[in-house]
Amino acid sequence: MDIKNPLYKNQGIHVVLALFTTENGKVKVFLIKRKNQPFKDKWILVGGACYNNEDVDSAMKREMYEKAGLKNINYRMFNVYSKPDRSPVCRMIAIAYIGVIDSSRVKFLKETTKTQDADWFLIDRIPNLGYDHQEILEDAIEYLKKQIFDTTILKDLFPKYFTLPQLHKTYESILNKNIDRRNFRKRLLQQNIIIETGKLEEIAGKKPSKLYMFAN
Amino acid sequence: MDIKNPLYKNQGIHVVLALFTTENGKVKVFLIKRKNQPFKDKWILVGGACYNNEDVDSAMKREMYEKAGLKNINYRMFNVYSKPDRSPVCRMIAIAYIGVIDSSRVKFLKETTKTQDADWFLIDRIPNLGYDHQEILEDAIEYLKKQIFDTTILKDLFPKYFTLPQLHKTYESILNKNIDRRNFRKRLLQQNIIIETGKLEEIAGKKPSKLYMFAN
DNA sequence: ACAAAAGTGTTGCATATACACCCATGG
DNA sequence: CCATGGGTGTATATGCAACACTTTTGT
Repeated sequence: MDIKNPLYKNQGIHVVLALFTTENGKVKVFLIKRKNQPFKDKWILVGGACYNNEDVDSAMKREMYEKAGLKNINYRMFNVYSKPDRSPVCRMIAIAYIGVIDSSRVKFLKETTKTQDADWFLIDRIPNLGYDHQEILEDAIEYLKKQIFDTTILKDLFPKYFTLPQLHKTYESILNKNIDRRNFRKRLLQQNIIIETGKLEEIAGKKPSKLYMFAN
Repeated sequence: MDIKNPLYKNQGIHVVLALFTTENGKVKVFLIKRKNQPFKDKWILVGGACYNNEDVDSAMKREMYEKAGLKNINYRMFNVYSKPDRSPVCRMIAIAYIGVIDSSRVKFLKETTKTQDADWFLIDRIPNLGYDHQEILEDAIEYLKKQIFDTTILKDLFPKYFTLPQLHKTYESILNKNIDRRNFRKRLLQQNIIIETGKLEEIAGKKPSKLYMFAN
């Protein structure tokens, strides 16, 4: 059935993903560069329309594949953006997601039908973003900081087995502050975020680290 | 500009509110009875379309006034529902809110252009609801239980000054379990949910209670 | 003086923080 | 044998849970 009431006709439901990784101990976010209007030649977070036959989670998955060639990304919704003028085209709300992956283990597309470029950006060197994506990105960073001690949100940032020093550096760079190594280990173990595997690192120039895995 | 792509044409953005109160120590939720199809004669949570010139918060406010005559309600978003078939009319997502008020201090409309009845229902005596509102309501109750010890979500359930025994009974009825009075007081004070006012209850058939107020 | 309801304080346990020393490996 | 980096344990402070007696007021 067609919606005719001009009060709520031509509304769009968009999904948008703040996808993070770390490289050399620095947090980066994945951005794409638009090919078309609006915001032609602007960098933005990956996103797009939710189709009528999809729920928003599925739309996010599809968009990620179409606009960046990335599959099997895990993410979680964290907010909704709905200012009437946030898109110049038509009324459009955004369901915002957050995800974290290991950039070295995925290959993304530099160009698609709708994008002319794509890349990882240091979060303190972000270009001017289109739409309200600046605000969404800031909120996502906030959210990420809150989640790392309560959830396994960083699960896909590491291989199945990883060492505690690796994880420790990552936490310090996300939170941008020093954390005591000993308390860090105890805290993550006790809250069942990570699990000891009994294995040891093989290659090492020093004492081999224990290998851990994420719970869940 | 008109959206023409059939993949994402005719999408609706709805807002929906799980509004709670307590009466005689029992938790109730506010429901309205629909006058028209779809779900004619069914009870549902208050909600409706978000217009093009509104953000979702404003839409929620307006809908609450139009469908129930209620103004100045505070609420917070807690989830999004987007299964493609959740509305039989067209593709429609719901931004879900939660709110808590004192039913004795507001007057609602029993009938409006779109509703034929409205009332407070005990949460363990809920009729079959239209749409997916059963699920939304269950999630809202979950959310409420999680929030009461961390936020002032119950602020509008009480007058400006209230006694601790009043609050205590309310918590017990929301959580559906007994809570130690002494620990309860200490916990809420320490977490800055409530503040001592120095005042005492005036009318009392026994030892007068201290009066507290919510923080924020 | 007693019944009814409100107030308060102490102890133990669990969780978080602060902090310093030992161990394994490679050169 | 030493430099590097990884592992561990203890002591203190803070937050939560369990628990019983005292105070005020009206009758």
